[in-house]
Amino acid sequence: MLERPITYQEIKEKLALHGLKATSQRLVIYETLCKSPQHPTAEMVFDWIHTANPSISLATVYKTLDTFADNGLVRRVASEDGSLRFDAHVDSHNHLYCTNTKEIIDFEDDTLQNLIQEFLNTKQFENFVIKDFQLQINGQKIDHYKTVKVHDKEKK
Amino acid sequence: MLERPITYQEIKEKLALHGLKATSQRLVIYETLCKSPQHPTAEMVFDWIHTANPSISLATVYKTLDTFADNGLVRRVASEDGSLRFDAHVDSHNHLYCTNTKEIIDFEDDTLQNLIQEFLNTKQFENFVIKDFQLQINGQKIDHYKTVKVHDKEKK
DNA sequence: AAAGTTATTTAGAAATATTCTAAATATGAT
DNA sequence: ATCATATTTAGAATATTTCTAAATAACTTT
Ligand SMILES: [Mn+2]
Ligand SMILES: [Mn+2]
Ligand SMILES: [Zn+2]
Ligand SMILES: [Zn+2]
Repeated sequence: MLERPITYQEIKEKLALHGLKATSQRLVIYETLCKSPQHPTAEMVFDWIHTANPSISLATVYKTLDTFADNGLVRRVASEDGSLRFDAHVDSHNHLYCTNTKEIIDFEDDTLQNLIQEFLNTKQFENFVIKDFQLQINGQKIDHYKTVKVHDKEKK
Repeated sequence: MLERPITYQEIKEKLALHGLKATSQRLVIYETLCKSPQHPTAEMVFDWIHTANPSISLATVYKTLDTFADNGLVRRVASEDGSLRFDAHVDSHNHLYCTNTKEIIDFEDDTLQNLIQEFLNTKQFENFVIKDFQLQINGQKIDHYKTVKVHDKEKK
């Protein structure tokens, strides 16, 4: 996650980089996704921005997120409940999925990334060109905790 | 994948094990899913069985697959195109996802499974109980090949 | 700075996908 | 054979996603 909120100027540059016009809708949608740790659906993004931006239509949110994903500006995240969700966090990372709350929780771990990447490097995929990968760890959040923390196990 | 086709008798036993009644619909749906390497959606299952079983309704297919999944008889497979798909293959394995054809291709590799499992064992998840995990490898199938083969890279 | 070119957005309709309802039926137990 | 109950059904109701064609706004060119 970004510590400092992203500026419109930065978003404009990102869009220009991909040859996308910097419309006000795109700025708002991208900014919203950056601020959200929720891995929201298109509908959720629409709901969040709607009060402050009543003129942005739902179809635009769908199309915009799709365009972003196709251009690598955001990432599609598949969810086991069958909903398509989005993530502004595009560098390779993994997710915990809570089957109770349907939350998707970021799980960043370079060691894990490298472990898998190195394994894949040893394999020859004959008819398949790998672009990226993501590990989905399914389970259940213990619901009276707000956050999920992970740390190394102490050695015995 | 099972070499020998599963029998109705075996499916009945599986259902009994979970306290589910062995209705003809369930037998047909489960058998169909076992035979399909496609990781189909509910709709696809419905289409496949419909000619031979015109009386099985779409709602039943949806509900049945859901019931199966909730009972661990089948597994839900998330797909990056946002569709919810099912897999009769419940033991832990991974998937290649072709962003072109939207195919989900099984990728079984015990070494990889163990690698990830052992990594997770070294981690302490404070507020999260892990049930299982799956790696989704995204990429593109080279389309004039029918199948995807994976083998170890020869050492240089 | 104005005009031109084109991508994007919009509202609403249309198309799809999923769930619900209440009556009918089938299953497994007694 | 009967009972109690889970399951299925058709169709309606919802929910989700995409499409359409007109209006608008962004960027380029002058
Ligand atoms: Mn869907
Ligand atoms: Mn849907
Ligand atoms: Zn994420
Ligand atoms: Zn599979």
